[in-house]
Amino acid sequence: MVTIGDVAAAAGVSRSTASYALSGKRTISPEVRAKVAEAVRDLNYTPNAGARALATARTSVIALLGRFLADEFAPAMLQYILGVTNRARELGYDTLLVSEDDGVAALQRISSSRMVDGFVLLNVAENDDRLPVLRNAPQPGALLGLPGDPDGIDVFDLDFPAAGALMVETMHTHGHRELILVSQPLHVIERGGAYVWRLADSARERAAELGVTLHSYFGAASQPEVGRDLNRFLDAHPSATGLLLNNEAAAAALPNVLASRGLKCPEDISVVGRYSDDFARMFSLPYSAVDSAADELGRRAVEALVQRIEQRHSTSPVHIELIRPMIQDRGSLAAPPK
Amino acid sequence: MVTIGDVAAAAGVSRSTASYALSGKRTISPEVRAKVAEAVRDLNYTPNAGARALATARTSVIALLGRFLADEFAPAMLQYILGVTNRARELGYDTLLVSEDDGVAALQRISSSRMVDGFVLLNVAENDDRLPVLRNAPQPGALLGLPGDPDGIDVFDLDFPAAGALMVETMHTHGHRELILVSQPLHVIERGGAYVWRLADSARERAAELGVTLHSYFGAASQPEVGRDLNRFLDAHPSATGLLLNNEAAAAALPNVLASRGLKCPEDISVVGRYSDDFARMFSLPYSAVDSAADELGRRAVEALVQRIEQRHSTSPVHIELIRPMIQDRGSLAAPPK
DNA sequence: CTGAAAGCGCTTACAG
DNA sequence: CTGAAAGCGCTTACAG
Repeated sequence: MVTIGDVAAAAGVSRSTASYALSGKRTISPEVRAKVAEAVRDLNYTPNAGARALATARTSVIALLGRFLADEFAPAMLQYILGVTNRARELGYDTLLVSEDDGVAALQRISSSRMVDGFVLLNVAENDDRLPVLRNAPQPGALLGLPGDPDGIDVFDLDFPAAGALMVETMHTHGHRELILVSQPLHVIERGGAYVWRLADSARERAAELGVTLHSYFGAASQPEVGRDLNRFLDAHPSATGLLLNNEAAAAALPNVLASRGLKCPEDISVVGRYSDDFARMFSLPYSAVDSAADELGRRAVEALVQRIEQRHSTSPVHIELIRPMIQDRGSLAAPPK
Repeated sequence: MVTIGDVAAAAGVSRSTASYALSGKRTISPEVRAKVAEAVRDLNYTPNAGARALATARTSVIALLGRFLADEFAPAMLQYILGVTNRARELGYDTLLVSEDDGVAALQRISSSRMVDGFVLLNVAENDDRLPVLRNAPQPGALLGLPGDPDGIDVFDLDFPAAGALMVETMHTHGHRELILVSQPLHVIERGGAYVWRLADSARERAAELGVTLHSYFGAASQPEVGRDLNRFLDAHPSATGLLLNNEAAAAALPNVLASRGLKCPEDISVVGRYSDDFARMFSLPYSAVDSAADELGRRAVEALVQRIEQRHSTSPVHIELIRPMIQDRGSLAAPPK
């Protein structure tokens, strides 16, 4: 293994000079700098990460803590993951992906062993038990998902209440007066998925204001259950003309359900979903939807985190960024049938 | 920050004794061991990862190098990722997820900085330029995907030739004599996705042996292109009664295509795919398919890697494990229509 | 059964 | 503009 001592020897300078020549933290004569650079190239030197971490108390690694529950719809997570890892690398950081069930234990272990400089928490729950641990950790954090009490931590999320209102308004504008909302399963809420009820409550409220009837349901997170659920909801409300989906599995299952009922979209029924653009493209979902902006949220969380990491005693105020929802039009919205 | 020095002081022993008491690498009197354990608990001590890595030349971290290309079907990757991260953690390792475009540079950087103890390479290409770098690295590696020359590295993959043969045989057994195979896009092969032609070649060969007509095509990796492709293939071969899909996007798009053509599966056409079980469940794919065993392959790769990491001068022979394909029955196979 | 000391490979005050 | 030395927090031969 080639060390900075080898570089120094090859360049004919001291180790400290070699180190400074590399970091640029003090002025070095051009000749010395050139010699060191040459030695680095010749010997193919790369600093030892562990040694550097020990000396500087910085690792250039961030941790991404996910919650990948067996009964949830994990694939939507990939967009967040790639947004985080890609942006982190652009800013000079690597990403430790932590999928451990026990997020509290993982956070504690990784924080106190000083393996990383900061944390991004995915899939943050309303009452997330990782937050108290994060607040006490010496490293900063950023949240993907708005908890009940975000106090002191940067948060990035879609504005779910605004999304719910927007979905209802859009349907109303097209002339729909009776809608069905299919949310994610109840157990997602029970586990702290607050965005589910935030969207649903806001949709209900806006519907009331606009004089629109809204039937609100929870659907399963996978087939074949969710297909049965959709059929059940459609059976129960034959006069409903619009479907709002805050449930990726329902969106994936809907084409089959509509086909089996002989319904065409948007001629017979209008549909608007809430999922990421990439997700829609990859899974061939033909429905207009509020883009969940997973990639962008992931990138922004990393940017905020890195800023806090790099200005240590940062007194900069905490950010709560809720992205304004926008409907990506895929032609699934039209006037209701006569 | 609490160090082993603090623990030693609290327990009234030397730092080395505290260290040995923790590692168990030499016999310690019960009293001392109890005192150290108590101090660790009281002070909430966790070893500093950087310091430990420097002293032991081991990090307890593995790197997972993916290739997440914009025009490929990334979601299928998540199963591999979770298989790797979960199994790694069970074995005491954390996982650095590397999504960098330039895999060679990433491998070089991470290897020479000694950030990890080993590498798992995802999405390995026929002629993967990361392999020469990996062979020269001081850390061991394991591959998910069989390259043209796997020499010296453990490999884990589905047996794609066997999968192709099995798909054809199964159709033949049900009485089908004219089939359409839809593979992944040509650019996936050009980029080194050898499994695509391995499956296709083997399917063609087996079809010839059995006297079955096989029309072999490439389909796009996303909508709406892949939907158009499917329609084109079906138009071109109206007498074909079976569809083989080695293309996740095609599988996701097919339900709509069949519905729009008024075709029922399996009454009018039989379908068999190749994708992971979870994938099928989550995306509501109703087709029988060869399970790509992503989770299991990920887990096995980690096991092999950890074994090599932990028995340093391991002379154990290199493994090439090709998982035997199995068809998960979802009722999409039947006799052809009269 | 335990301790004092060296060493892992860096960075960075301290001195000149 | 440069060097010698201390120190980051561990582990592990070496000694007793």
